[in-house]
Amino acid sequence: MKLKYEKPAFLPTLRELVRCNQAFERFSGAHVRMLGLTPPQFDVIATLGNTEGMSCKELGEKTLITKGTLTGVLDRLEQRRLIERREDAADARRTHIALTPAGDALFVQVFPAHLAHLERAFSRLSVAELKQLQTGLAALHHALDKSVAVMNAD
Amino acid sequence: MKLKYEKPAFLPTLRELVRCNQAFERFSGAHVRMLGLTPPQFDVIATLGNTEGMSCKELGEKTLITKGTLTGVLDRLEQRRLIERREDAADARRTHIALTPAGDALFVQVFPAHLAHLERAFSRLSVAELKQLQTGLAALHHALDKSVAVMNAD
DNA sequence: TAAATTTTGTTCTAGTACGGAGTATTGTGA
DNA sequence: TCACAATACTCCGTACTAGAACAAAATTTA
Repeated sequence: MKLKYEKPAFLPTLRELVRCNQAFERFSGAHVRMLGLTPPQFDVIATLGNTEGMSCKELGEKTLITKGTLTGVLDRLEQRRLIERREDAADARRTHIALTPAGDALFVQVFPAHLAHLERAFSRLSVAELKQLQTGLAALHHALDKSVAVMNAD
Repeated sequence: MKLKYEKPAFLPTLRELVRCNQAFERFSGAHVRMLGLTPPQFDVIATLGNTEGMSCKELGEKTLITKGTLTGVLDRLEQRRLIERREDAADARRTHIALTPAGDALFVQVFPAHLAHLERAFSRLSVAELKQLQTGLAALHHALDKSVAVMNAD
């Protein structure tokens, strides 16, 4: 006979979280690729849009792309002349990243189009559903962050 | 003057979804790596555990790993002698994937440990919260799937 | 049954992803 | 002011990812 443990109650929720994310990546990613960008590239363009530019560190924090990855993403965008790396006058450790005119033109074209695309899916939910989901996700993400903190303080 | 559009109402929800997933990957991934596996490798071991094995196709569907990726993940697990590839007697197109005794030993050790780890985070939410979140996520993921279907039927 | 099509798995390409080592620069405490 | 710690990046190695092209085998269809 095999030892049985209780099936934890959180598994269905976890499963939905993973599936939801997969579905979102598919839906959002497919559209972004049609626009000629990869998802991380789009994130960078979208974050730099309507700003004077920023450091790699700040850009990484906003897009949730880690430093090692960011270098490569920026390399490819720079090659396509959509962004520009400048040295920071005030702090020579920093690199200042900004959209080129071509990058800005792409941003203006692509960003509203992508929002409209996402709206097509999210408008299937009511405002109340969205709000409720947002609350639940926030609770979970705080629970996870707290647990990570506990784990690191071992 | 710049053209302003309404900030769509779904953006905060979307943001939470992304952050939640990030937090989960960090929390779950860190533990899995401590156990000596990458997250996809863990998924494969966990899926094969307590089974007679299965085809690549079935394994891919259960773990949500696409076939192209799966080949590489299986290569590395095979190198470590945790899984075994056998040709299927009935259908020569298929490869039958199963845990080796070493793989099974690892499964028995690692799977309950990881569930216990996850429980530490999820137990911060009430059963009611979990249930509500599950419902919201299911609604969103169906909305996304439906939109993907519409998109593909253009 | 022979040809057309579908299914299954591998290979290839381009692009992430992450942590750690290495480098340059800046800030700080004695 | 000088040693030393902190900061901002880049580069490297390993692994994962989707998607497209492929070969082999099985199934469908004419």
